[in-house]
Amino acid sequence: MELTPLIQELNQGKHLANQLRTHLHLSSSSHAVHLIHQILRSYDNALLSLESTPVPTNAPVKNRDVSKKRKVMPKWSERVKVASASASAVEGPLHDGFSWRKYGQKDILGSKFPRGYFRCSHRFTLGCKATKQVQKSDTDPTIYEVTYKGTHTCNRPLHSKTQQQQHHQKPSLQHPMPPKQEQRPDDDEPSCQSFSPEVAAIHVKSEMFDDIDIDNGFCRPLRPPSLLFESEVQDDDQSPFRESEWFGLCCDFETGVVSIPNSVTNNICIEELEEYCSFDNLELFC
DNA sequence: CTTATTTGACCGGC
DNA sequence: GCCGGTCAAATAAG
Repeated sequence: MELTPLIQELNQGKHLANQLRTHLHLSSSSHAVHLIHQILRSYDNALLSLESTPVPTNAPVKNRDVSKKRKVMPKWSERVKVASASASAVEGPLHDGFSWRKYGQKDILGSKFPRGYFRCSHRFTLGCKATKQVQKSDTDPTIYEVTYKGTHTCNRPLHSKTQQQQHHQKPSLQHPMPPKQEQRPDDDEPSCQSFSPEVAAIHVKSEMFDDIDIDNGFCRPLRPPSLLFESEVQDDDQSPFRESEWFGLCCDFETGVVSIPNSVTNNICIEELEEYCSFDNLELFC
């Protein structure tokens, strides 16, 4: 499509801005860092707008879409590292704010660990078609690879009041948080939600956005934080970090890996992450 | 009793 | 025919 060079150009500009921010951060100019952040947000917003732009009807159609095959849902994956050894195969990586129900598990050829299949709990009540797959990494059992498919149309993230009533669910993949964190004394909408200290790193990788269903009323998938988003992220974690530390976060803008040192995870607010890692797109469109 | 999970069966794509 | 994904009955948990 014609927009691809434009998207690449924007990505390049964003990448350069990231580099500039790193330099500015080293000079401890908070105002400059803030300005860079605004620039990056503009890049993100522009990219989001482009990616949600409907393809013109006269655009060439991919061969595989000509048939009546079922629509391919937007899909992306995360790799979530769970530092705690207590995390077993049935426990999940990261509480992602939505309520999931497990509907299957399969042994995958060539993989040591089975893959769990989850769908949104509101599949039948609200017709939410979001699903996710969770599988332990073969190479590092502390890393869970989470693949999301489809968008949440239920508009009910777990931290809303309605979802918090589901605390009776037994701990499973959708409740990887330690019980102490689940039982917040404040049942109202939390203004500051802490990360689980078990989560040491989150790796978000886009896998496919070329079949976004524009017609279903949700032209944008529930996507990972845009700052962490790279369209062509290498799957290996061998590349060295290029670090930029904000509030203790180590953001590798090349690979999309955000490391959260355990010493600070208890003090990081979601809102701070939203502010500084463009998390705000996460639930805005679902 | 209600709801969630488990797990073998089934289905469709390749 | 193989394999990944989903279904649905059985089972477990609250």
